[in-house]
Amino acid sequence: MGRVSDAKVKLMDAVLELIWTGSYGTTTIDHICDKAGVKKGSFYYFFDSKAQLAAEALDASWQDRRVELDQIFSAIVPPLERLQKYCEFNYRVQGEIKAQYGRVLGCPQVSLGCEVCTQEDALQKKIQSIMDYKHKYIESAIRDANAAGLLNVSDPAKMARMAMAYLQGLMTQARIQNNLETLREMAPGLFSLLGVKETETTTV
Amino acid sequence: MGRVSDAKVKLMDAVLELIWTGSYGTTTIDHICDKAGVKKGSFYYFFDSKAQLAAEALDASWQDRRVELDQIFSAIVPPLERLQKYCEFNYRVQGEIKAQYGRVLGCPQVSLGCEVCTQEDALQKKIQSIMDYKHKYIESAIRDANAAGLLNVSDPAKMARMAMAYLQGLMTQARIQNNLETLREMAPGLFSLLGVKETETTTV
DNA sequence: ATAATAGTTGACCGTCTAGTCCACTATGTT
DNA sequence: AACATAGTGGACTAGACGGTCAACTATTAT
Repeated sequence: MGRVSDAKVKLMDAVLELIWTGSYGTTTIDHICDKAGVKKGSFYYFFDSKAQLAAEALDASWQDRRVELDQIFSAIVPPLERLQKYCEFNYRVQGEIKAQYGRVLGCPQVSLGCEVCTQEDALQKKIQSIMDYKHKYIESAIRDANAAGLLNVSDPAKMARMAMAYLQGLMTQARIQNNLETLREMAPGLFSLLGVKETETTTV
Repeated sequence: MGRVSDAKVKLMDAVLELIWTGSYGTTTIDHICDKAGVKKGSFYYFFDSKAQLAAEALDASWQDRRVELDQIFSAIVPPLERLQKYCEFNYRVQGEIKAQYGRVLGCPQVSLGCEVCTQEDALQKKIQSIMDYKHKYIESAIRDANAAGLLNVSDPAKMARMAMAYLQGLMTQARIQNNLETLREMAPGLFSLLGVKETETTTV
């Protein structure tokens, strides 16, 4: 009973967009409310703070993304092809983002995590947990590639961390330089890091 | 004539520390002035805005760092050793930072660049120019390693960009996770990316 | 010594911000 | 129809914020 509302989802959409296109620090509750078309009274009805809203919004957005990543990293896809497809996916997403906002915006977890990690502990933990999930996809692909004799990586978990560092670094470079072309080097660099000799997989 | 002052350098020191340990967005002019022990009137006597102060501070700090990097990347040092030493240098600096602030703080250019790139154009350009200089050190080392037959990299400029993405990605991971150990994988990952077969250079 | 000047100080202003409060409204349930 | 209740609106506060200003002070060249 009582009335129903879509204010919660509108607030979550708004905060993600504002943080991603700008930054966490410059995104105020007033801005979020304006963008969402929701009054501040309603904001505080649903959330305690900007940090809590951001954490919930990040989580919801991650639940959506998981579906796509489960497809890309499907166990029935050859392991190196998963990584190749993942790079293509990132390139495609950033391309759409650039078409929409006129800018490459990179990885929201990295940008936000880097900004708030010394200040917002709960938010930071949420980001860390999402990154841990991403790590699992990559580690599993590396393990499977090892088993298939496509790779010879001694410590897949460590290598997955190195691979993520590279991928995230490229995404951040692309954001800072606002240059989509940077991401073209994603797959080649990743395979070079993994120690794959020659890559004849399809390019983006 | 007139009196002399160290307020300018105190402000520049303060803003760098506040941005690095926190973020650009949450660093206010009042905070900067408090930390520097300088009144706001003096702030506006020397600078027009937080962005201008940050840009000048970044530049000054870069001029200091150049001296160290010129040593590390000296042309008389074997090229792969330069890269090895550069990784060790980064590890050492972050270790000192962690001892001082209780946190790994990563690369200031990346954190700040990532945060302000959509909002502060002048600052963003300054950051970009510093990153371009860093790129030159690495590209030159790769070129020299090629010439010495230690590497066989077809496009040193592109490879330098990939290497920087990896290094910056690791530094950002280390900041977000507040984990110094992450940086242990810096040199091995870098050499793997470059395609060096076996690394028997000294470890950190 | 003193005048010119580089730098300092604190009071001040308007605006933005996080957060509160409560009367009000729409909706599902009975 | 009407009641309980989920959600809304908007006015309000206190403090933080960026920015200004004019009076003041220390230094140094002459």
